[in-house]
Amino acid sequence: MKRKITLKEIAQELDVSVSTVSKALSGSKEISEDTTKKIQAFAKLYNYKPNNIALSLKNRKTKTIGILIPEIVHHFFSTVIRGIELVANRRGYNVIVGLSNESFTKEIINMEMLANGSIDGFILSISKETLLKQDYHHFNATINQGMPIVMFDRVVNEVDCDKVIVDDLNGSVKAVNKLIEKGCKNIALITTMDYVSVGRLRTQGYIEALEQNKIEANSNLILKIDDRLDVENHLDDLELEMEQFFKINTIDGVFAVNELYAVTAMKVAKKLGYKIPDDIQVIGFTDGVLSKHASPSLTTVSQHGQKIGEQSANLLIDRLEASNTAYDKFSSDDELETDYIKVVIETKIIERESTK
Amino acid sequence: MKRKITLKEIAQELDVSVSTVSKALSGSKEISEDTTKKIQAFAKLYNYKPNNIALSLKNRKTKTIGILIPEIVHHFFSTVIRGIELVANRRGYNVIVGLSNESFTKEIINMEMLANGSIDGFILSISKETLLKQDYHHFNATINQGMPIVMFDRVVNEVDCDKVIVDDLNGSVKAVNKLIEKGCKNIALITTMDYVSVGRLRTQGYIEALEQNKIEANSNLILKIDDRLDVENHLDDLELEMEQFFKINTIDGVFAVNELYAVTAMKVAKKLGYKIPDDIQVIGFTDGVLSKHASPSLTTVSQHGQKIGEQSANLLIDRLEASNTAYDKFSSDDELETDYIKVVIETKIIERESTK
DNA sequence: TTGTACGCGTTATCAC
DNA sequence: GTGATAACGCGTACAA
Repeated sequence: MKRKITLKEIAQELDVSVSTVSKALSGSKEISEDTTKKIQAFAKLYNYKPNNIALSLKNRKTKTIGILIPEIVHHFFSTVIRGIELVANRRGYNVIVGLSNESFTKEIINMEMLANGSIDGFILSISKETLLKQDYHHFNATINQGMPIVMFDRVVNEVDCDKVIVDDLNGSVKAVNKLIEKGCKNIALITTMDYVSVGRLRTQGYIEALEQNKIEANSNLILKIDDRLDVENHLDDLELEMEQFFKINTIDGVFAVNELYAVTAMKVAKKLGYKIPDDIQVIGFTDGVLSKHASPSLTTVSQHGQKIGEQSANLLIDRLEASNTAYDKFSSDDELETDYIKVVIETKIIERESTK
Repeated sequence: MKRKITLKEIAQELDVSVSTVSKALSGSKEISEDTTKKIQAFAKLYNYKPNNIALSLKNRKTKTIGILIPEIVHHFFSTVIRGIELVANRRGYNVIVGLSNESFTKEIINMEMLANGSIDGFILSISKETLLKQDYHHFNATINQGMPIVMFDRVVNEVDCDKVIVDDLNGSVKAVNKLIEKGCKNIALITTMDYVSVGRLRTQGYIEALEQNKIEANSNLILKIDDRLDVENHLDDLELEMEQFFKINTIDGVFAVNELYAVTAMKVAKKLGYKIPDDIQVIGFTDGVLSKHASPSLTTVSQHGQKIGEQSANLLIDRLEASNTAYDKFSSDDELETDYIKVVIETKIIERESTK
């Protein structure tokens, strides 16, 4: 096994100095054509590649982006990663992934692990527990250390950084309007507890849409589901809760804040004898695999996860590369009055079989 | 903004030498209690954390694992990542993710990017294009450089390394036996082209199960789907192909090598007026989200992606840490006659509504 | 045209 | 008990 070869070894072998080798390989014309050729040939033969770690140490940048998300087995998040990876790779960056598993502590541990030199900046979405605690000191601490952060989807005003979000409010308004347009009179909302910001915004959108159409919101038609515990293990509870909900209310339209709730609602409704979309029409937020293959397939508000990822990565890398050059110009700290950008990704309604 | 503080800065500030600081922080009792306390207090105050990159350079190990998979927006793969991340984190490793997007070239580029010092070892699953080309030189080259690889799921005999696979063959046999047991006489197989090894093995399992039961395999009942192109865009084609298939054959059982094929088959069958599971029973390989929420929900052969990830990570880290110590004992290359391990993860049939 | 010296941040070794 | 030095691998300003 031939271990990776280093500049020094090439230098010894060819009886020149390390810097000569370095220069020759970078094509510097300080070096004579002869030696350059000789060195390049040798390097190619032994498949020389500069050591990334040494470069990182020298340049004080790793060309690596840290992603920190609550969960990876989740269509939306994996789509975002795909988007990040796509542009990161195109722009010469690697991607390192940490999972908070919705835990405050794991989020902090992961951030500290990565912030100690392993990465140049973060792209992250806040864990539920952190949102509940409303403790954001670790984000601010990281930013204060000079490490840029881009937040997506689950963002928070208390942290000053670039953000990429979907127009949750607007998307919900559009969805509910669509249901009204299609003739629904009694539209139910199935949502999460308010501490998840996107849940709150989508709920707000529901209410605004009703107001716009002079329909009085009926609190009985709003089902708030507590998903603080692992949803997977509570599927039956979920169905039971929805079954109750459908039984005691008159409903001809459902807007659910995520795919799972929407699909489960359809399942329960069908079980109770309703026809979809004839008796009840359903729209869900999030466009995942379930929606596409459910029967009937589900009309959704598409979130464009990949686009979110791409935007986030571009934002982060732009800032990383801007700060390089800016740093040379002013070495003062004055240029800290940075204006942070908030990008809003438009949602789109994808009509399928669950609406008329 | 207070940038990260270094040993040197602490040393200057406290008017001691760098090495004193280093020792004090690592609790060496070479240093007097007084200075130790003083230094530790100062370090804590300024939140000193050693720079990972510098440590990596010095120790010649990064404590980082590279994952290279064909696709991340895929329930199975993201489950595997979750498993890897879980044990990696527990054992003090980070995880860096590369996506080949099923492309041979991107696989190579990604490997080269990561192999230059960024990681200590790979966990990967081979891209379809690579399997087609049967060109595995980049894997062997990496291994020869002394970087260990663990392959999972899509593995290949031509590369000598640790492997973690599911018992595709056995799992398929079990699935088809289950269908036979439940009374199916004409069992169809919906599979991929043979170049994907798991497709081939699952096909083989189908045939073996039939043989075990003295049923003659009928090649008309085998539908091989060419998914070389992006499946997403060919959903309609897929359905059309299956519709044809169902029309010209008598079928009362279906075994599909993946979730999508299984769910699509159910959809087509229902459309053609068949009742599931009364007229046709269906089992799919892979336990993903679709199966659980399809209606009727799908009986599957569960792959335990997370367990695969955990096993892979343990295998890799074991080898990484073994080679450390071994390297001190024999610095000779003789210990290269390593025996590689092949772990087989047992599958389990999860019965749901698509079988009687 | 080529080589020397230095620094990135750390730790281990050896000298004082 | 403390400090100086070397080394990990690289690039570059400067000296020869």
